[in-house]
Amino acid sequence: LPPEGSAGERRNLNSELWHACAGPLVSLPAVGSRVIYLPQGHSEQVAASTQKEVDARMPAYPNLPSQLVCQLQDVILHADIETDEVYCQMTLQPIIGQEKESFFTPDVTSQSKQPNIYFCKTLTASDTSTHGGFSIPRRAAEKVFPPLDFEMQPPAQLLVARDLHDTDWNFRHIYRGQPKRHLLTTGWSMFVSAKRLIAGDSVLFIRDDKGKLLLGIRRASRPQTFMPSSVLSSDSMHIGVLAAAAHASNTNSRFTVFYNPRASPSEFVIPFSKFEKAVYHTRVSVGMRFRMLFETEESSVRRYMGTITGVSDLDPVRWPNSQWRSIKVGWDESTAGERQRRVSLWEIEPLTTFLVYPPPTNWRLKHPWPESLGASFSSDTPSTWM
Amino acid sequence: LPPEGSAGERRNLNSELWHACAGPLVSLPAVGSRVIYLPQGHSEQVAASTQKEVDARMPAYPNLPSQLVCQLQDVILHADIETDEVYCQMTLQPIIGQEKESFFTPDVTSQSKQPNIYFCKTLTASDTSTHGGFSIPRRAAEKVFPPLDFEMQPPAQLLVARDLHDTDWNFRHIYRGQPKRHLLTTGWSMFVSAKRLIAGDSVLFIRDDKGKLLLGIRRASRPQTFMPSSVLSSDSMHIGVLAAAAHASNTNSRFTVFYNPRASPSEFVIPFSKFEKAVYHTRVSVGMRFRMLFETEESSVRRYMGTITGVSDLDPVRWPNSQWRSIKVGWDESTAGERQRRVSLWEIEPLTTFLVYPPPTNWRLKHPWPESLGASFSSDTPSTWM
DNA sequence: CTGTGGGCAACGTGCCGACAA
DNA sequence: TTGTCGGCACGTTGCCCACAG
Repeated sequence: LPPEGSAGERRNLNSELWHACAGPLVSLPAVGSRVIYLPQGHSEQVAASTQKEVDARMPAYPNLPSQLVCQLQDVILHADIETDEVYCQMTLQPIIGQEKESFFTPDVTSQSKQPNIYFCKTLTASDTSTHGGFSIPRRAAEKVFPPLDFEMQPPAQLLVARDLHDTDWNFRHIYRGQPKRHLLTTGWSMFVSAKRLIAGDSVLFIRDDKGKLLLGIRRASRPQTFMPSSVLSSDSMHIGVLAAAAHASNTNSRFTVFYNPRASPSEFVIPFSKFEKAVYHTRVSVGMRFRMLFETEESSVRRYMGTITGVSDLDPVRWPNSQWRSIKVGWDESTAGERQRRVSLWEIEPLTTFLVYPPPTNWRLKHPWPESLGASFSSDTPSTWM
Repeated sequence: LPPEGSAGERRNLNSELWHACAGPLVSLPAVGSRVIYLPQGHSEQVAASTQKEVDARMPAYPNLPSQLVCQLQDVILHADIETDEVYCQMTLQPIIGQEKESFFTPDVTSQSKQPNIYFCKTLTASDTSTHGGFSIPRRAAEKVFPPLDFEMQPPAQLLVARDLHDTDWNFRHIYRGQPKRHLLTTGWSMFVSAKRLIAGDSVLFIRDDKGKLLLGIRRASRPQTFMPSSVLSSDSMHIGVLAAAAHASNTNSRFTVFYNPRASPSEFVIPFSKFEKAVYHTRVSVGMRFRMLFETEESSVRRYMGTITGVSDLDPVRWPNSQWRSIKVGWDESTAGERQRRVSLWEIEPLTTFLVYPPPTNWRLKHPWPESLGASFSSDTPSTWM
C-alpha cells in the first residue's frame, strides 16, 4: 500500500485494486517511458463519454500529428467519488528531435499486474435485497478469506476490507445454514446501499501480499443515461482535447489527459515499443488472419479470431496516414456484432508475421520525430495499403 | 406548464420554477436577440467548476475578441438529473458586419420572471431528520397552499407538487399540534431522501397561475469537493471553451455554451442593449459612487454601495481593452470580504451618470464589428482610464 | 453448491403532543 | 411562532433455516 496521507491531492490509489477494477486488458505504460499519444483515440473517448459523435464541422488541427511521441511523465490513478469508476490522469511531455533513448525508462514492464488471490462475483437479486446478506461462493471464500475456526458454533469472524478510497468496510463472515455455506451478514447491506449496487453489478475481493483484504466494484454497463455535462458542450470538449494537445505539441509543453478504461475501448496512450513493433516491424495485408484479446464476463480474457479485410484511413480528411483503427476486420464468430469493425495494428496478433529486423544503427535517426512519423510509414510500405 | 412528452431531448423545463431556483438576479436574454459573449467570463465559470485557476501558460486566442456580438438563437433550460442544479444551454451565432437591427428580437424584455406566490425555507435539522416531517412557516402555508377545511379534525389535505423533472410529489399537509402549526408529514421523508437534502439546503414552493404547486430545491453552497472530471483535464476545458468560440467566430458558425448561474457569479452572455448602454452611454471615473444588486439568504435582493477605485484591464496580456471586470471597486460595508473587487460596467448602477446620447444616424456603422469593439471604446474615452 | 423465500425478532421510521426558545 | 424532544406504533430490515434447482 502507498503511504497514507501523503501531501496534497497526489495520494495515489492502491494500484493492485485499481487494475483489478479496470480489468485484465487494461495496462498502463511505465512512468518515464516513451509513449504514443493518439488524438483520434482521445477524441473517441470523449465521444463515448458525451454520447455524441464528433461534429463534421469540427476544426482540423493540421499542426497536430495523428500520433505524437511523448514521455509519460506521470500517472495518477483515480476513482470517482460517487460511482467508484476507475480512471487515470496522465501527464504527457511531447518529445521533439532525437533525444537519447537511454534517457527514458524502458517500457517493457507494464504496470498491469492482475492480483493472484482474488475473486469477482456478479451480484444476484438475493445479494442486493434488503432481506438478506451476501452469499460467497465456497471456493472463493476458501481462497481469499482468512480461514475460519471451525470449532466455533457457528464458525464466524470479522472481515475488514478496504476500498479504493481507503474506506474500511466491516463484514461479519459466517459459515452456517443447511447445507452449510459462507455468508457475509452484518455490514453487507450498508455497503450495498452506500455503493448503490444493484443485481448485475460485481464485487471483487482481493487478498494482497500482506494478507490485507481489498474490495472493489464493477458496475454492469448500464445503458448510459445521456447527461449533458452542465459545464461544457460536447463540441467544446472535443475541441478542447485536440486544442490542448496541439498547443502542447506546438509549444513543446506538457499536457494532461484523462484515460477512462471502462468508458470506451480506446487505449489512446500506448507504449512506444508496442507501437513501433506493430507499425514498423510487422507487415499486414488483406486476408491475413489474426487473434485479438477480449475480456469475458468473468473478468478473464479470451481470444477471438478474425481476418483483415482492408487497410485504410479511418478519417482521410482530418487524419490522413493515421495508424488509429487503420485495419478493417471481420470476425469469425457470428456473435461478433458487438466487436469493432476497425482495429489498430497494435491491438491484434497476426498469425503469420514477417518480421523486419531493424538495422544495427539507430534507424530512428533517419526519421526525425514527430513530423514525418505517419508519412514515413506509408512511404515505407505502400504496397500494404489499399 | 409546457406540453408533456414533446419530442426529443428538447423538452423545456418549467421556466418559472427554473428561474425561482436560479434566484432573483439571474435573467436570460431573449431568444433571437443580440447579445455580447464574453470569453473571459466563460473561462471564469470553467475555473469555478474545476476549482482550478486558468494556467498562465494557456494559449492566447488573438483572433477571439474579448467581446463577441452574437445572436442568441436558442436557450434550453436544464436541471441536473442527480442534483437538480439548474443550468442552461445557449446557442450563439456570431454576427459579422452590419446586419439590420430590425432582424433581431428586441431584447428589452428579459425572461427573468420571479414567481409572485411562493415561499423558500431553509431546512432545519428537524426538517431533514428521519424522526419527523416538515414544519411550514405559518405565513408561507397560508400564502401558497390551498386553504384547509378547518372544520375537519384535524384539518388536513393532500398536496401534489411538481419538480423540475416533471415528477409529482405527494405530501400530507396537516394543521395540528399544540400550539397549532402547519406540517408536511407523509411523503416528506421520501422527498428528502430522494433529493438527498440536508439541513441548510432550501426548498421552494410556488403556486403558479393555474393554481398548481411547483417544487424546487436550492442546495446550500457546500465547499465543493474537488472532483477531477474523469473526462477532461481542466486545462482542456479552459482551452476548449476558448477554442470553440474562436472557431465559431472565425468560421462564422454557431456554438454552444452552458451557463451555470449558481456555479459562479459570472454572467458571460448579456443583452446587447445592456452592454451598449453601460459601455457607450455611461461615463465612469475613479471616485464615482455606485450601487449593485446582490442576492440575500432569503432569496430576495438588496443593494450594496461602493466606490470605483480604478479602471483597468483585468488581464492586459491576453485580453487587452476588455470590458470584463474592468472596474476596480471598494465596498462600503466592512463585511465586504466576500464581494468581488472587480466588476463589469453593466453590473453596477452609477449614482451620477453623464449620458451620451447617440447621434441620430446609426452610429454603429462607424464601428465595424467585431474587430475594434474594445479599441473604439478606449479611444473614445481615454480620460476615464487609469 | 447456492439462489430464493418463510418465519420472526430487533430496530428504525415516522406520527403525535409537550415543551421552550 | 416553530425547533427539538420523549413516547409509541408499525413497517422494514436483517438473521435464521428449509427447500429446490
